[in-house]
Amino acid sequence: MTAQHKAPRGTRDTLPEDQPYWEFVREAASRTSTAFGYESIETPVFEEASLFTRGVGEVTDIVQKEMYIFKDRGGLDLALRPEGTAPVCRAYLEHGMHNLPQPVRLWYWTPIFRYDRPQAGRYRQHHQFGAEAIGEAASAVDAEVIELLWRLYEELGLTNLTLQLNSIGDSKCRPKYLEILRDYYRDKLDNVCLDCRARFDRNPLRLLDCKQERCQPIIAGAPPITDYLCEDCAAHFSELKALLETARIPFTLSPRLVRGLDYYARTVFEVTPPDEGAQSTIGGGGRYDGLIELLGGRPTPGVGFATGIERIILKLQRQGVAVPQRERPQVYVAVQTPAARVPAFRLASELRRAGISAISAAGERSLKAQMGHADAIGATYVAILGERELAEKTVTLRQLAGGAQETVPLTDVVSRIRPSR
RNA sequence: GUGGGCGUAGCGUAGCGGUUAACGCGCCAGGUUGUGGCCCUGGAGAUCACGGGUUCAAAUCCCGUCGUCCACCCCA
Repeated sequence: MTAQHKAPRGTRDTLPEDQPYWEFVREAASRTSTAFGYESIETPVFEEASLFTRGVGEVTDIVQKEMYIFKDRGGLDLALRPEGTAPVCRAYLEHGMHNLPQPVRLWYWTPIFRYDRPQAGRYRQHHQFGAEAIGEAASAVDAEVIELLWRLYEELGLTNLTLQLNSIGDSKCRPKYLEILRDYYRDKLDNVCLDCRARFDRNPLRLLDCKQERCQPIIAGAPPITDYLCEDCAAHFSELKALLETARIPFTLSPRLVRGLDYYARTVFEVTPPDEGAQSTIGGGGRYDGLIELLGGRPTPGVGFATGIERIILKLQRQGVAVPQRERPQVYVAVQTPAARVPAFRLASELRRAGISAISAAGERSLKAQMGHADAIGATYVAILGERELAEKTVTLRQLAGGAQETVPLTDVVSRIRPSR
């Protein structure tokens, strides 16, 4: 019996045995967000494709080669969400959230789609938890979202993470820096990789991000952007660093950290685990002060992050973090005689009503097989209904773990399993 | 999108040119009279990823496709 269908490339099923990890992370994300005053938002899985081409940037990899785009039956150009920030900003505009107290603090947990080549920790459908604070430019909000992300990792028990921090300036100072960077590179293009030659024209900031061996010495000698920030950006950056120190969040300055999305301004950051591994970044974000305006709104600042759930779970598993066990039924109701079937079904039903999870035997299994089954599914108790019990209106309650068992009146079953409350 | 490794029952593996493809785990059943976990026995379950080729003969060799893993790219 070979399966005829498989989950599409780069997608996967989250099975019951995986769920404890998902629930653990989801619960921590929700709790941490709430602690920081963030409220949950959900946006559609697909959006107008132009939201991303415009918002994320035409020349980004996400837009150029990774978007799942399609026309619906009415001819609309749509895209499966390739990132979380642009949709939230769209919702902010669409619902007039500038009329709410600013900044508006939002968090989301959502599938993300990118047509990438899959690898461990890299999927075509993956999930991100993210938070956005829209409507306030102060560095305190940058510090706040970074602290939120960092607290989440702490809550989860992830260790040895590195927070990399940089400022890439704004529309005032970055163009000037890019000219300086180009000037620096101009006579070195012969010694640089092919990709970097393309970056020189298209997206010079990315030159700093190249991992090619041959480009490293050139990057090392490049002027760091942080030396060329305008006064406002420099002040914003140093305030942020001071606030992070106040919050005792350790960070590493990475003057070469740039990010793949066009909308970033000033603050950018990334969180990486100690592992080797290529796609090791587990979270990242930054400030996107121009984005709302780009999407047709009034100039509105914003800052946020996103973190990959699959990658978090991978780290949790690698670091051996214990998560709550998955829940098993408390009671398995077994029958010794066919006459007990209906009473067994009724007992299970009553237990559930009383808030005790229960399964009743189905099919024609022997009592012995039912016991084995109850054990295999991890039930805490087996409630046995046989001829004697039917006659006496009792049930034999057996605790699987120790094997202790007693016969109790049907009316006492609930209180026996859950003594008080 | 580029390069490389891998692809045998649900899972983990053995077999690497020659009769009905093996083992462990798991699943189902039995080991008499109402009871699990250990043990014993039996059973179900595999077009050996898919397609083509070489050969008297292919899971075993070759090619292609798909998937997966690793690196690049990019990112979460």
